[in-house]
Amino acid sequence: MLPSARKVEPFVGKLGHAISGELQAAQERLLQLRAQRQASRSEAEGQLVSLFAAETNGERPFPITTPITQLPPHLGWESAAVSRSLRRDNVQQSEVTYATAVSIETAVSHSPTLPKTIKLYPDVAIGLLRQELVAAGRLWLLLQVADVANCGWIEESRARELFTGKRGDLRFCGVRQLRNLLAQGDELFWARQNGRIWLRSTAKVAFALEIPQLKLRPVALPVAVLRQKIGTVRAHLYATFHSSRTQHDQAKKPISRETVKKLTEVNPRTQRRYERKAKVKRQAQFAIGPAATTDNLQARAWEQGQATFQFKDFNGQQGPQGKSYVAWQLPNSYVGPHAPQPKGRQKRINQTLTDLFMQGMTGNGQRLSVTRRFFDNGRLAAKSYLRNSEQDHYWRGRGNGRYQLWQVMESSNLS
DNA sequence: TGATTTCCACAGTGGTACCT
DNA sequence: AGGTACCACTGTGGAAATCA
Repeated sequence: MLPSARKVEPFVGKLGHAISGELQAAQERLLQLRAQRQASRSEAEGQLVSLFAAETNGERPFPITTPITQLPPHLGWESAAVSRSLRRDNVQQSEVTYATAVSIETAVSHSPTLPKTIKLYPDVAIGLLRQELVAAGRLWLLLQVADVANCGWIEESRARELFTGKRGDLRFCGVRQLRNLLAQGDELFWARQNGRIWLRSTAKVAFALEIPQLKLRPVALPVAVLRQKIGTVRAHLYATFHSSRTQHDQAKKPISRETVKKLTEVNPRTQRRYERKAKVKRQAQFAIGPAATTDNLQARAWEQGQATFQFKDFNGQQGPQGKSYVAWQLPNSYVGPHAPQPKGRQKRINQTLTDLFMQGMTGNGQRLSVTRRFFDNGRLAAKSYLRNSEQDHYWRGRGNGRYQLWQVMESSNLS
């Protein structure tokens, strides 16, 4: 167990005082609802995004298309098509199961089904990994899923049915383990009061996880993933980092394993394991330098150690066919398996976070400066190069499916 | 100042069984 | 419900060999 995991404890104590009780919680929730309502229109549009085809290696595949999530139940269900498709997906689920959960502000006729995905902020996901709170954190996420009515609490009995019951739609553990988890995450992820589990807000949880700000945009995590083995859950939590960074297939910026490690505290060795499990796509990148003369090769080799090799241009991508160039491998770029989500309440959560950290006086938001090395075109690269010629600058060149070639503007260290 | 794989060894934990 | 013990499995890092 890492020492950092233990640090969570004192925070829990502070939490109670830092926030003025249920009032603020309630208010927050109202704001959330309002914000969601506003965001919902745009959300509904960008929802259907492909996940990589799930292979059948014994793991449950998750749905290729992700139906609408996170919508307040009183929106959108007028659409017959949507409702129908949702129902079809979930035949067994009767309204009986949810009869208890429905009733906030607007008269909701019924809440249709559990969402198929959940909005997750990668910063939070990484925080869970870092603090070794994945087991309890997963329950927190599933509780959010179960809270269809978005009222902020779940009946404990219902939770037990859903999560442990034979027919439970979100079954993922036994009764016993559920108790353990509930005890484990008490006060941090939720608070229990007369038979109800009151969910803590994202902001408060982020605070407890020592996350100063949510920087990455949220992604859609399939609920099905949350019901799989803890290792798979871990892998996906990690993968949200990459999913969040891949906006369009254009902007696949390379990032080195070392940088990923700095940002996530996941070691390269583990990164690969997670990526395999969560089906993060990787693409190798190569820099193409000058023609492969002995001098050039030596100069580069001197600078980079063993990393250089000769690239033979069979296809004539760079110039005459068959010509050789000095080449070296660059950091990979990645495409995560999760659909990006609108930022939604992110700004507001960050405001709350700032407040919380101010009150707690624990603002040790050490920022990692990562200087940029990769650019979409030569103009931008040159511009940056003028400011800092200490390091190589790369800009996007040709590429085929398997890898991407980059043009290089070599650092002035290289004589 | 790249990436990948495989093999090995170890510690810690998730989840359960069996108690009271 | 909760305490405790137990075990298989998971997560992890190092090293070495190799690739492009």
